[in-house]
Amino acid sequence: LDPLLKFSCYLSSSGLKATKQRQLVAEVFFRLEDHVSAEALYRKVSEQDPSIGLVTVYRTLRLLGESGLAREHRFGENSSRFEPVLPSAHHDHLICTRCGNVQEFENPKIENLQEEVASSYGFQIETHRLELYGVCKGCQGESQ
Amino acid sequence: LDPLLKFSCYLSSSGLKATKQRQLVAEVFFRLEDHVSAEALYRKVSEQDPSIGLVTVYRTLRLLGESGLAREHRFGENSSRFEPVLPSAHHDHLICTRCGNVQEFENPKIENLQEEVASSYGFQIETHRLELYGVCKGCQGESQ
DNA sequence: GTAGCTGCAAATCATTTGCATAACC
DNA sequence: GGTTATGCAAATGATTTGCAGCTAC
Repeated sequence: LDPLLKFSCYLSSSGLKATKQRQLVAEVFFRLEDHVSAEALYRKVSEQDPSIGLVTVYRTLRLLGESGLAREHRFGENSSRFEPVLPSAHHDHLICTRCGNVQEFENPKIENLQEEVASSYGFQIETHRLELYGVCKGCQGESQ
Repeated sequence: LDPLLKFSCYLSSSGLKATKQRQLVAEVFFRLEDHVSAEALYRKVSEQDPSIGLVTVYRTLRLLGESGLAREHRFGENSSRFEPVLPSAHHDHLICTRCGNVQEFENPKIENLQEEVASSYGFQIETHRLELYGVCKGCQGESQ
């Protein structure tokens, strides 16, 4: 239920240690509930504890990924963004090209059609990503 | 019609020069008709003319992108892949996680649903990407 | 001829790794 | 107590940029 607890379980069951750095990074990560870059997360973590290094943030994000609690995305930027994986279903993304904001959505009809397409090629889907890039509601009124 | 011709037009209309390096890079790129990395394209180009540098390949790919004749993708790898943009409609990708092969497809029903979803959020789509990752037909028989 | 190119080497940028010290179990 | 982590600095890999000479128009 609590992702922090899950993370602790993952660490101990893997023979890894639950250090205070890892705990803080994970805590801040799950509290943000957003699509953050390693750098952005590092800045947030630094506010709480400036002694924690960027490298530790990277390493913790990798652990979170391995434990299935975080997912990595490449939204066309040169850096990756990470999002917490909630027990809910898979979802896709609306990405605003103006403000960079990310809105999640899910649509079962689209998923079904994806399966249809894949099987017509004899292809077996493991995962997918659907990203819609454009202008969000808030940015539409603005100049340019 | 001919992408090479379009590229020449783009260059001259932008006050840029149609050097033999650019021509060769573009020629090889369009002949491949695949999703290549800059590095892979560079290797192919080198077979024809080993004096052309990787940097020139990068710069030419950028020009091809700016002219609308190439599109850049990030398929979860750490390097970008580029594909020729044909006058045909937009398409999406099936990416095999075993052999790395990329199969294109298009599906208007999915596109329609995407528009539906977006407008329900007041979002205006500029572009999108849909990528299905999994095992292609050819790799399904193989071990592991 | 001159502005725009090329190739090299060096600079970036995001991310990873080596290593000596420090912290968990 | 010993293995595993941390943080720093340095390495990496992809991509970009500065610059002196080269080339198309």
